[in-house]
Amino acid sequence: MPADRLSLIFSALADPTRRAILARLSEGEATVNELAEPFDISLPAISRHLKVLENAGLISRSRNAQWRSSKLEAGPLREATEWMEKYKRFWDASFIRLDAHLRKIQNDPEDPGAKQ
Amino acid sequence: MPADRLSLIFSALADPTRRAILARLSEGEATVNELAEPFDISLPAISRHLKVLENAGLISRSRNAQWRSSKLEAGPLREATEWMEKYKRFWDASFIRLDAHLRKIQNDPEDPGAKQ
DNA sequence: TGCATATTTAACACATCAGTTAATTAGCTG
DNA sequence: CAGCTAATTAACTGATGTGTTAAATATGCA
Repeated sequence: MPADRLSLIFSALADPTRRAILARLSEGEATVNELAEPFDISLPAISRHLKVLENAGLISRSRNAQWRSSKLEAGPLREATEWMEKYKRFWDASFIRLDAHLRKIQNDPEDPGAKQ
Repeated sequence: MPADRLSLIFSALADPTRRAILARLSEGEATVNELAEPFDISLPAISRHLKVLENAGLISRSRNAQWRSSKLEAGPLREATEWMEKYKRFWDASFIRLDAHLRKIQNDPEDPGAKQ
């Protein structure tokens, strides 16, 4: 049971339809029907995707007459990015080269540059 | 069915146990038993979490005698971060202020600052 | 070979997810 | 109010996810 925020965020992002909805919302607010238009799935399905996004805090919703407008809220994306950035040093090539260099100059036996 | 890379990555990250495993691996390679130690779940469960992480490309594995060592591979995290960064302008407050300012000085009718 | 250790696979249970269609709620308008 | 449009909820289905225990596999060693 993913009660924690990050799990909610990541699992909301794990669905391609939901990511497409977010992409659409990055161009501006939209109603449920507008959001549903590009997809080949039913309106209730879209409605539930929106609920998932809302529960994750990725969108907020407002009512205007019978239309419910969705708006992108990027705070959770920032949260998720911050979590990932703890790992940035593992994909930063310059870090890796620096690391290899430091190991080399101190003759570290685990020097990954010493691969056979 | 999340066949696309990003879906695999995000759903791998959606589980707190798997995120904890990645955190552990950021301190160095580890065997299945070592990875399982902090958790209150069975070894087969851990084994399957590792398979999910491996399928997402988040770890690689090597065999050394009867031990299978897991190693963090951060490439997918970079991919995911890059996807999220398309939304960076939505969470960057200074961008929002700049955007409002630009709209205002050019009397854009859609000026969000003109909300009632 | 035969046992011990490390890990995976099999078989199962149960919960959640993503979709459907049908019915319902909400708000506008003639 | 009746009817229209927008959207959600209900009830159901099938697939997937996460856990279990028991059995199988892989490797090293006496």
